[in-house]
Amino acid sequence: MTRDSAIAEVLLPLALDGPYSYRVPEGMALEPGSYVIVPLGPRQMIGVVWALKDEAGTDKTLRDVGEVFDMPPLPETHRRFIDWLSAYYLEPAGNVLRMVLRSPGAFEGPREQIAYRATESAPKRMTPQRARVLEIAREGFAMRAAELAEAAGVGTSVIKALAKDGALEAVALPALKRFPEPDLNAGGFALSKDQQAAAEALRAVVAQRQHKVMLLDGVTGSGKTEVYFEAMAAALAAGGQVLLLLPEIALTQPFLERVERRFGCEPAQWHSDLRPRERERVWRGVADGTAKIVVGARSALFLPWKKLKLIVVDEEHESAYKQDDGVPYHARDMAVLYGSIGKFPVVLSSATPSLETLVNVDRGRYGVVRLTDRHGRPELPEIGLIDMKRVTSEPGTWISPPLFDEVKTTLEQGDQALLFLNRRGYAPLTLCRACGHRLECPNCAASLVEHRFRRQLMCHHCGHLEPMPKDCPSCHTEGKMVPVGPGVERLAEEAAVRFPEARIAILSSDLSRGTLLRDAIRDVEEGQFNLVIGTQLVAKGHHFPHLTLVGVVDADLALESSDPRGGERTWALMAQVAGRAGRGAKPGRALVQTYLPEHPLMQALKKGDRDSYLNQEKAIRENAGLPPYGRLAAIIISGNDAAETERFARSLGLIAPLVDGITVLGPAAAPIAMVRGRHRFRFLIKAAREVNVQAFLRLWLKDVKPKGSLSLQVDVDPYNFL
DNA sequence: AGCACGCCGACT
DNA sequence: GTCGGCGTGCTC
Repeated sequence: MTRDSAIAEVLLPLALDGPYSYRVPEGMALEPGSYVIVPLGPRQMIGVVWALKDEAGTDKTLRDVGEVFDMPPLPETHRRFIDWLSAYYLEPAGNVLRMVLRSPGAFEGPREQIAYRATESAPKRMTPQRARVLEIAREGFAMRAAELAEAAGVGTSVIKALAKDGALEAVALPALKRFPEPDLNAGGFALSKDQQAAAEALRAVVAQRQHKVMLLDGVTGSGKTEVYFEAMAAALAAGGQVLLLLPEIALTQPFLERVERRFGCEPAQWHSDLRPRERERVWRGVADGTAKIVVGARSALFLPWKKLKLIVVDEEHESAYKQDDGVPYHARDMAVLYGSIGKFPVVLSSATPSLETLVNVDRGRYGVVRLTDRHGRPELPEIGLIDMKRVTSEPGTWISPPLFDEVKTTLEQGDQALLFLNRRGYAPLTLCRACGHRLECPNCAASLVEHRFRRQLMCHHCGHLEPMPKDCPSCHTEGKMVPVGPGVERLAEEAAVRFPEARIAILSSDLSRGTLLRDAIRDVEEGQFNLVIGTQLVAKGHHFPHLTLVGVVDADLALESSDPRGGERTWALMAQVAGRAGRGAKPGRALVQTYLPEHPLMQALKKGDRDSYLNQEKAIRENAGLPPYGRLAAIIISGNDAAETERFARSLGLIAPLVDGITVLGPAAAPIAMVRGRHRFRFLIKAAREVNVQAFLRLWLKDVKPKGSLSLQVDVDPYNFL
């Protein structure tokens, strides 16, 4: 009786437990990986065929698959990657698939597309909505109506009306530009002997066509980039695609130009603020294999790779590779996972490798290639410590006399100096001197940070803004609010007074909007400023050729927190910041202000002795059973009501299974006890390395259903594990 | 993620 | 008396 039809298990980009079953209509050719449209309740959805099976005594009447897309199916490797990632992070596979399908337009078919661009003529009437649309239309290329409407935050009717008025004109979009074929011999750089040997080692690994992780370990300026370019060339020569992962902040035009010089064509790039049309082009190019080189931020891992043969993770130690919202994955770890599933090598590159990676090298799981500075300089510039307990500074100043003298001398010699302070704003804390009241964010358990240039108080956790009050919100005494501690703005204020001749630039993420930051960096490079005051972001890869002195204003910030990764973070940051000095012809030096000069990390910095610091750090972690010597997971319980949230967390604690080799700590108030008005409690799960934490978590949480405003999030391998 | 259904406050 | 707020539950 029943027709011999097949059933398609379709994974949908939703937080569902698994794929849904649909009937395959007669004559429809499907294979695993096919992109399809299926009905779901009242609407149509794009999904991916996860499996096909014969009709087996199904009791339910199934709905039909609607349509198949005419594009290369999602390869098996990529589907297995999604399944693995989903299992590892205890995240519904559909949520992972959603990250793959995040390219509006990729499924809209090849029919001719209409786009709109601005004309010279103004519309008859101008409204705020219309103005926004026109502003966006003027600044770039033609966009489809839906994209333009989305970008301007208006409906498509506004676009239609503007077109009718003649303020927008319709043009047919040209076909997507094809990706050029890289020229592997376009721009060979002259490699040093060291680099040649390293490149040869990586090429040999690529030639094996097997999974293997290689650490490329070399200080800033040792030419790691040119070396991994050669590994990329080898993978491309073998007919594969290559992915070069960068922390988002490092994905800059100058970097892309280096890639272009080596391979003779602009690489495809992938990051969060790509234009929709370019996003579609890259997505399709990766799917059909024509995009050979992709330089991308972490989400590029999820592009539907056709024949990926190499991933390079640059700056592998960067904490920015850990995604914190949505699916909390670590891109470096997932790159390694992808390589093991796809059986291809992964290159991790860093001047300050993470402890995880170094321990994997020790264990023999990862290979390593080391590079030394080609100029024959020591690993780090000379680093001097300033013992802040022994110097006397004026109250309210942060530049100690020894640092002041050095900066003064440097500026007088016509060189540039950098003062590094990893704190945005004017002051991290504001107190009332009359009653001791501390200005806090109403939504988060955190101090409000004064931003004097913007004349506002800001919460660095939720973005909350409020004006600076004249009198104390608690005791209403006027004129007693005092800033406590320095931020870069306050440091700049001090510098302006004490170095009246200096041309000062402040570089912080507060001016990262648009071109402002890029212009500022260029101006520094060209020497228009001679004293740079900056946060974290000056540490990242910018070359300031005239910079010869780096002053670290407060090296103890991360060390003082109880997070065991504080040491690692401090080391990486200090090495990077110090590395900014002396990139040009003149040697550079760094001066580090610290209250903990006898701390092993500070001593190791002073001696430029990375290994002694690392050995000590490894010992601490091993004794504590912390990663990479043990496994860690966190469960965050959050809710609108503190008492209710805590009650739920405690009841969850009571049903934690008892398992050998696993310790459950908590619940305790999370490191930031309230964020965006939600109270947070946290469990930490510590496990031995050979224990399956995921199985434990699944067992524990299988019947747990947070009700109401309560929610539960699992974070496997949390980054901050205080 | 949508989009329904479902019970309690301010309006023509 | 209704419109509508968003809590919760389902979609093969």
